[in-house]
Amino acid sequence: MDTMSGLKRTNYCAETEGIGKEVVVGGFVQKIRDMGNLIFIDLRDRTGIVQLAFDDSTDRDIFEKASSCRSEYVLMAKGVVRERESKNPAIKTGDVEIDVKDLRILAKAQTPPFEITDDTNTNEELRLRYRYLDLRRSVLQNNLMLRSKIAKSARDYFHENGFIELETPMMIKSTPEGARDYLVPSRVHHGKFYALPQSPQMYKQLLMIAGYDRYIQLARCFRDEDLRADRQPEFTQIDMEMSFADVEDIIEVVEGFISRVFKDVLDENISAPLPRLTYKEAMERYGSDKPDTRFGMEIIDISDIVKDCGFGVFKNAVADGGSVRAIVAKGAASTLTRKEIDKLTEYVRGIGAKGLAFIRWVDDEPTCAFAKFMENGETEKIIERTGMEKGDVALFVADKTNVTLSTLGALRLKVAKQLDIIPNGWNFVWITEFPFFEYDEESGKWIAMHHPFTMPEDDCIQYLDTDPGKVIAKAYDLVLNGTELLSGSIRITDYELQQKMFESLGLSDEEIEAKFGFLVEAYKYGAPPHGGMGLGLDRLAMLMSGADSLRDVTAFPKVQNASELMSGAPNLVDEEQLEELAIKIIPDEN
RNA sequence: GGCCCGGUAGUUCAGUUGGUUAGAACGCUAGCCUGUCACGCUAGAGGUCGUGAGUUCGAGCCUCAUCCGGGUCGCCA
Repeated sequence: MDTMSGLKRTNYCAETEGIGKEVVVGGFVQKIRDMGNLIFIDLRDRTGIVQLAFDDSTDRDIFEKASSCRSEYVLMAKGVVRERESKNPAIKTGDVEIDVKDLRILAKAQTPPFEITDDTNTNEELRLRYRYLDLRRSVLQNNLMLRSKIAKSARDYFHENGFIELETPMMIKSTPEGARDYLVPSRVHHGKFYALPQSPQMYKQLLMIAGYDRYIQLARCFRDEDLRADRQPEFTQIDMEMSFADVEDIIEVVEGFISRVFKDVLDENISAPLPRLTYKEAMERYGSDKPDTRFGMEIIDISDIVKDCGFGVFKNAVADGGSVRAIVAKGAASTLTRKEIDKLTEYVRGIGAKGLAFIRWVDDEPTCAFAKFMENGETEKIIERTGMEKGDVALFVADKTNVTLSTLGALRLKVAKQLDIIPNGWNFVWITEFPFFEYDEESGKWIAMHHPFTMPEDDCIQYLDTDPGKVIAKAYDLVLNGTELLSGSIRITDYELQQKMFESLGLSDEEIEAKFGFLVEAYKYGAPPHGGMGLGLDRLAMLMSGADSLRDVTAFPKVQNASELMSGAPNLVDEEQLEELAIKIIPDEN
């Protein structure tokens, strides 16, 4: 094995240039093409590839060494840049090669369990077990470098706008509200636990009380909940809070950041102000509080047409206070066959709807199973209302309105994906005017949709006791292409109002004191009006890089059961460690 | 916790109605090759068919259980 003694890297591989210049490059062996008396080695680093050339003018020892190289060996090479005899337009450095004068094998490498290539289709499990090898692939390297650019852009933007970057603790008090906490046992305090933060929420509010009026942090957050493609248990938020700010002030700052980061990272122009929808509109039109607005297929209410019709399913849904609504898939009649619609029916049953009715218009006349119950021309009215034409399929759900909307919302996405009609683009939309409370059918209680420190709109505080359903929160989400990117709110700064909010949520004085005592106390000492937001850095990186999963923009991600395949975390620990922490493991029943 | 999909050489896959010695491509090893860049040519090694049990004269294929991975619903104030 060689050392790099006497060599200092002068160029990244893909930045090799200057015919006749002496350069030193370092990297991994991507590929060797050995012609006998002529050897080419593609050397790779995070910028790309450069070709090392060895021929009869090459020193014999160096030639032999080149010949002994294998995939993924770590090399450093010194040589002279020269023009290639035959160019390769496919790569950036395709016009040049390095006539190698000195070659060092800095590390040999076992044959990797899968080839390190851009277009790998090796299954993800194996790639995650050897994550450090997977991370050598340019796709992932580019994603992580893009992520780094986002982080830099965020710091630049917020620092330039007077924000102070502060760190809040990773080991904090557990407040079992919302998501489950990850717990960290205390050695010093037997039986007691720290929690890892789900967000720096309470601390950043305290920083406002402390007078740090513009705060920013790239904060690690932890939630012990099940994973999704766009949900990791450990993630990073661009966390922000500002004092003397109302909703419009926060939105203005965020829109400034969005424009900035898209310009910095992708050279895309996103012009503010970004579109807005109220929560109610979003639900009515898209059946979701995170609508994908890249395509139409909006939900159409036909309740008034069918409320007296002869089709029991429709009529009864309306009579029971629910509604009947539709989406129209344009030109889908050939794709959405009877069989496909049956699959969709099964799908909607799986997400809580009772069934799916449809009108499928293939030939001259539309096919519709429920038309025979319609005695007063309702079918024609429905066709007119939905605007459907020959070649289209209309899908109907009749249920309680929230079920109707959420089902059609999910169906809208599923059908659009199936028909492949979602165009590329950056479709942002603010969702505003969230309801403060959500009625929980099971417990029969009103529960907060956001955290309990969220400020209600000024003119609906009066309804707190009398009509909680009417209370609107000063909360806002920013949605990009159907993914919730950011969530935030204005906070309650009035001690009395905060107590009232806690009471409305059914918290006893003891509970308030035990969970939030320190925060409530702090608000007695003068808090400027403030609000803020947390923006999912991972999700932004995923969307900006075009990745399908957070795993593709996270260096060392967790898999669906929240374990990490490479290291094997979480793992069992020594008896001694447990004893010291006074923890006893109860064996699994099974 | 529920539902759906997947697991066969190192990798990606094929494997007919349950029937001989489980195949291909790439990769790997060795040899040849002076302009390759998906180099080419020749030869070779490489398999607990995820695991366990069952049915059968006989299981990669059928049944059950289980493990692992993915997607999703619940969950994520």
